[in-house]
Order: sequence, then structure tokens, then C-alpha cells
Amino acid sequence: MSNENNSSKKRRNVTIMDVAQASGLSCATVSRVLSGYEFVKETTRQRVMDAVEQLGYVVNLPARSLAGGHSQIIGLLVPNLDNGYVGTIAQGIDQELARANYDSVLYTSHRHPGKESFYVITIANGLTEGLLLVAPQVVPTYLDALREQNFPYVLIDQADATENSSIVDASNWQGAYEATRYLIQLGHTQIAFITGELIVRSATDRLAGYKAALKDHDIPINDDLIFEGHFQQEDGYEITKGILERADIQPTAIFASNDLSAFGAMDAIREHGLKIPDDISILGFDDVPQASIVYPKLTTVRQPLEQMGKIAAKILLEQIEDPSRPPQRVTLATQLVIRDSCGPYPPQEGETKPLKQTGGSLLRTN
Amino acid sequence: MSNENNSSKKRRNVTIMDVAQASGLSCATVSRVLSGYEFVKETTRQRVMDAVEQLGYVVNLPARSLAGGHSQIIGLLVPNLDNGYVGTIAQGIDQELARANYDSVLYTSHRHPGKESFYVITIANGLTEGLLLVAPQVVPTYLDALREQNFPYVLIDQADATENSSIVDASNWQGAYEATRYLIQLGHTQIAFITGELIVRSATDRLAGYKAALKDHDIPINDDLIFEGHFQQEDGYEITKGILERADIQPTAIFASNDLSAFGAMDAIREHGLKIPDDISILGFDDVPQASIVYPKLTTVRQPLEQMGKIAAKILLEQIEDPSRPPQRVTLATQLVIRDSCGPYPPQEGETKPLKQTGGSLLRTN
DNA sequence: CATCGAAATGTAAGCGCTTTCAATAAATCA
DNA sequence: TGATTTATTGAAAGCGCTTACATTTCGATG
Repeated sequence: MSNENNSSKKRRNVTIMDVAQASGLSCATVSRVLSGYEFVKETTRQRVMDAVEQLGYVVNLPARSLAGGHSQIIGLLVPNLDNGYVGTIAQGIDQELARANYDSVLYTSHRHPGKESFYVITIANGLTEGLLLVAPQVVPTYLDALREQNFPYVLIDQADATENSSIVDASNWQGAYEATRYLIQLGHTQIAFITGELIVRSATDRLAGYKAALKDHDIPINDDLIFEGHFQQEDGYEITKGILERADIQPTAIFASNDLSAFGAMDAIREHGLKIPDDISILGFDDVPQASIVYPKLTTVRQPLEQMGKIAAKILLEQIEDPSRPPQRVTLATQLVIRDSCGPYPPQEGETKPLKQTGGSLLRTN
Repeated sequence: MSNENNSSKKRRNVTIMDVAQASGLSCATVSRVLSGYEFVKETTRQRVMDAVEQLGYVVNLPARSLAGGHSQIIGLLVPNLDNGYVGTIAQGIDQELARANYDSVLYTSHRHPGKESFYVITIANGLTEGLLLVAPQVVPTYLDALREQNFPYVLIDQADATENSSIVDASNWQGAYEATRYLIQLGHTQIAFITGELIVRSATDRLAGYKAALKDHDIPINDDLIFEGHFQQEDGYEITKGILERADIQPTAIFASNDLSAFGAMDAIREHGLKIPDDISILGFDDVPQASIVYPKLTTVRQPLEQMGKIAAKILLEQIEDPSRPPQRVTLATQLVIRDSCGPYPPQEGETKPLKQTGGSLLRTN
């Protein structure tokens, strides 16, 4: 009685051996049953399952993983969780994984500045069978290591300079182009642009799309209207505040490289006593959940984030199943989502609602 | 050349043995160096580290874990990621863990309805040394199992019926009480209340706080003004829509049990052509990041989510270090954050800004 | 009925690491 | 200087699982 289950030491778990013993079989057979091996007699399977049930056996993942089995777990490395962006992607990933009975384990990378590489390798070297990298912010120096180890991984929303990875992203250039064109068609010519971090591919693509649209419509590109931000709300706020205080430029619309900075811009504008979209139009990028919560609802370019997550997961799963598959790249179309934050210029009397568009990949939603 | 590193098969990782060989030491010594054992000669340590460096050795977590070592990893089980709520808590957790050089691995539970128990046990049986449960939505039937295994865990924002767990939560009752009092002091007497899921402790506490405040101010509790929701934006929208369409009740303020449903309510109100706070006041609970993004900025009760995460992590770490510690419960104070969504009743002419409050734990912010 | 291949199960060798326990080297003391 | 600690290392036994290989069972074939 005193040496059974008392002290706080050494909790002994039920192992495969215990199940084997209880069912009068070998541990190998138990293992086979547990991992769904084909050739096991039905009665045997039943015996094992009964014992499992009765003993309350639970698999020990590290052991399984060590022994070379399938952990059915993939790693998901994200920069942070404080905006809807990552959450939405994760949602899609989760859905797809669930279908394959896989689980995901999420790591945040922002903790190890400069050590991402080490971190990633550790993950790859561990429990997981594959890796999904949502890494808009870092230039991955560790991809080589992963490739060398032949470890399956998929990049989400990040181009790999070596063109050697599976990648899922969105048509950033096109999205920015169409959004800019929309503003132009509304009559705007003085369109300020708030960039993201320009080391990030998606950021430069968006900037390029913006410039291309201006050019195609014979609107000169004015570098004074382009401001470098970091995809943060704070940036959007500060930059916009700066814009409004300057006398030399008078943009009638601001196109922010992501929703977060668009929110910041909205704050600054309201604080300055101006009305959106009557006095100035705002356009974002991403279509995070908040975009339809803010007031006025934000007109923005939708990245199919959930869809991106799903597809990335799917590709990874395929890659795990057959590691010899060549890398795939999927670029999903973005879509202009017209809500209430953009108006015509010059403003129409009594009409503050945005014009309905035709053609292009537009979408009118709430 | 042809049998070195060619095929896609069997990636052999660098192991502790390789390092041992390279440095001319035993694997035991290498292990000691790697896990920071005290009594190792400095020169030896250096030899090992050099070899590690040179070979690019990376620890194999499953192996370490299997062998009984410290994985330095705790599990974080959350219902989902699609609202700022969880993200903010995770942020705090992460900060605290970083200090102790621990990592967190995040699992989402929504995938396994009815199997949470199994899921949790698997986690506990695996890689992690402890578990943080953000579980406002589920009544955990698995706590017994965890306790029995003597596995360290901390509940966040969830009361445990058995009073036997470490718990970190916020003073929901008090927060709701003070918020309601604030509305009353603004002159409101017809205050609608949108609840959360009433199986959840925090939801019932908030409801109770609301009722208590009414009672203390001699305002009759009208069950027709209390609506059962599920902490979702959709609920807030539908319920509020219903409220506005009814003729028999005319609340001048709506107190939603969380920010998300408050956002829904705001949508419905705007859709109905009313203005906030002039025509009706809205009050939320949580203070998620979006609360200060929406327009008008939401007056709400702040749960110190990040702080909660930090403290929970801290307690868990202590518990891991010394499993014999008794369970701790920490309840953090909530705080009324006055922004722009509540106005006086009857509305003052020319004054739509909220009154500045004195006394109580109020806070004026942006 | 002997024979053979597939099916079903068992045996045992690790996976990479930690951790006793034992052995050796270095340091201290009488 | 020899005895006694104490610091430092090594040898080897697992942790719980998978899996190649060996063995046994069994229905079917000729």
C-alpha cells in the first residue's frame, strides 16, 4: 500500500509492454495494432484494444518518434500571434491537417532573434514530420539546412531566393495593382502609399503593383508619397500623422500595405478631425477579421489567408508522404474587397458611398 | 561518393555519439556538458562545444525526453486562435517562459470535440513538462487524470469545480459590477445584458456582477433584458438586432459579456441607423486589441490577459521545479477602461463625450 | 498428404539521450 | 608519504516504441 501510488516521484506510465502482458501478446503485435498495421487478426486486434481501454494506455509520442514512427505532427512556426493574420492562416492549416489526422504544434519565432536558424533545426530534428513556416518577417537562412536534411517544409507568404522551396503565397503585385487602379478610377491621383518591410518580398511586390498601376494610368510616381513602414499599426499612425501635418503634399487617398497599418492611418485621420472616406480614402491589404469590424469598414485587398493555410498544409502532407516530390509553388489570387473606406474624388455631393465597380476581381461584401 | 549523402532515404543526424567520438570523450560526458552539469572540467567543456559546433550537432528532443531529461517545453492548449483573446494571453506566457529558457508548444483543442480528455493526456504523456490550459469553453474532465499522474498544469480563466487546481483568472464579478455601476451613474436604468456561455464560470460571474450592481442601486432586474449568448460576434449581432426590433423593451445601454459580442452589437446598432453612444451605449469585456481599433472605441472591462499569461506561466514553472507545491489561485483585478462607446442618459446636448469618473478602478485611455 | 506462400505473431536490435554506478584522476589532510 | 575526499570521466542500462527478421500457423494447391 505504501509503495504503490503514493509519493510524488516517478509516475510510471502504462506502456505497450503492459498492454502486451495484459492481452497475452507480444509488444510487437500491440504496436502493430496501435499503428494500424494491416495483417492482424481481428480477434487479436480486439484483445489489444480491450487491454488498452482497460489499462488506459496512452501513446508516448517521443518514444514513437524516436523509434522512427510517425508522430502525425507537423510544426508551425509563426512570428507572433497578436494579429488576426496568423490566426487565420493557422485556422486553414488546422482544417486540412484534421482531415489527415495530423496535429500541429505551434512555435513562435520572435523569441530567438538571430537564432531562428538554430531553432528551426531543432524543431526539424525533433518530434515533427514537417514544417510550415509563416515567415513574412525573416529571411530564412535555415532553408538550406532543412533541404540538406531532406526535411519537408512549406513556406507561406515568403519567397525563397533560391527558388527551391515549396511556397504558397498570394498575388501581391496584382492585388496592389488592382487596388490602386480602383482608387484611380475613383478619381484619385494623389495616392500615398505606406509600405511594409522592404526586405520582405510581399512588401516589395505590393509597392511594385502600386507603381505599375500609376504608371499605366499616366500618373507620375511621386516618391514623396511613398513612406516606408513595418506592417505595424503604429507605423500607419505615425506616418499618416506626418502626412497630414505636411503642407507640401495633399494625398486624397492612402493605400497601406496591410490592414494593421491602415487601422493606424484611420486613427490618425480621425484624430486630425477628418472623415473617412469623405475627406480622405483609406485602403488596406490582407482582409484580416478586424477589417470588417472597424468603422468605416475597411476596403482592402483580400489575401485568402485561410485558403493559403489549407493549401500549404496539403502540400506539406503530400511531401511527407512522398519526400521525392519536387517543390511546388502556388500563388493564390487576391481580391479587392470594397467596403466603406474609399470614396470618389472629388467627393460627390450627397454620395459618400463607394462606386460599384465592374470588371476585375472585385467583390462587394460586408 | 555514391553512398555518402545522395539518396532521399534515411537522413542520419549528428548524435551525441558523434560528438563524443570527435572530441575523444564518452557520450556521458557530452551529455553532461550539453545539459549543463556542474562538474565538468572547463577544457573538456570546450572540447565538446567545439565538436558540437563543428559537426553542427542539434539535440534530439524526443530522445532527451524519453530518457527522462528536461525538454524545457510546456504545452499550451487553447480553444482557437481567431480572436485576439488567446493571442494576448499567449504573448504573456511566452514572455515569462523565455526568461526561464522554456519553449511552448501550442495545441488547439477545438478539433477534438469530446476527445479533449484523450488529447490532453496524450500531451501530458509526451514531450511537455507541464500544461497551460486556456479553457474558457470546456469543463475539463481530464483534470483528474492529470492530477493523478502528478502532471503540473495551470488553468487560465476557468474555475475548477474541485478547487484542486492552480488557477489564474480575473475578477469577473467585480469588473461587471463596476461597469454596470458606471452605466448607472451615467443615468442608464434600462441596461440590456448579453451573457456568455453560462456553463462557463466567468460568464456566470459577470452576469452576477451585473445583477448585483443593479440591485445595489435599486434598479429592478428585468429578465427580459438578459440575453444568453456564446461569446461570439454573431450572437451579439443577432441578439442586438432582436432587441432593437422589439417594442416592449427599450434599453439605453447594452453590456456585452465580451468584446466580440459587443462588436456584433455595434454592427447591429449601426445597421439600425442608430448612433453610438448618442442613441445607445455599448460596453464590452476583455479589452482585446480590437477594442481600441473599432469606432467608436469601445469602453470595456480590461482583463489583464497578458499579465494572466505571465503569472500562469510563472506558477507552472514553479510547479515543474517543485511538484510538491500546493495549487495556487490568483485572481487579477479587472479595470474599467473608459473610451467612447458609452454616453450619459438622457443624452446631454452638445456633449457626447463620456463623463469622467472618479473613484473605483477606472482608467481613461485611448 | 506433403508443399508452399501468405498471414499472423514473436524476438530482439536499436532510435538518441540521461543517469546510476563504478572507476579514475586530482586535491586535501594527517 | 599514504589515506581520504572530491572532482571528473566512462560504461552500460534503460526510457517506450518501431521494425527487420525469424518463426509459426494455416488454408490452398497439386
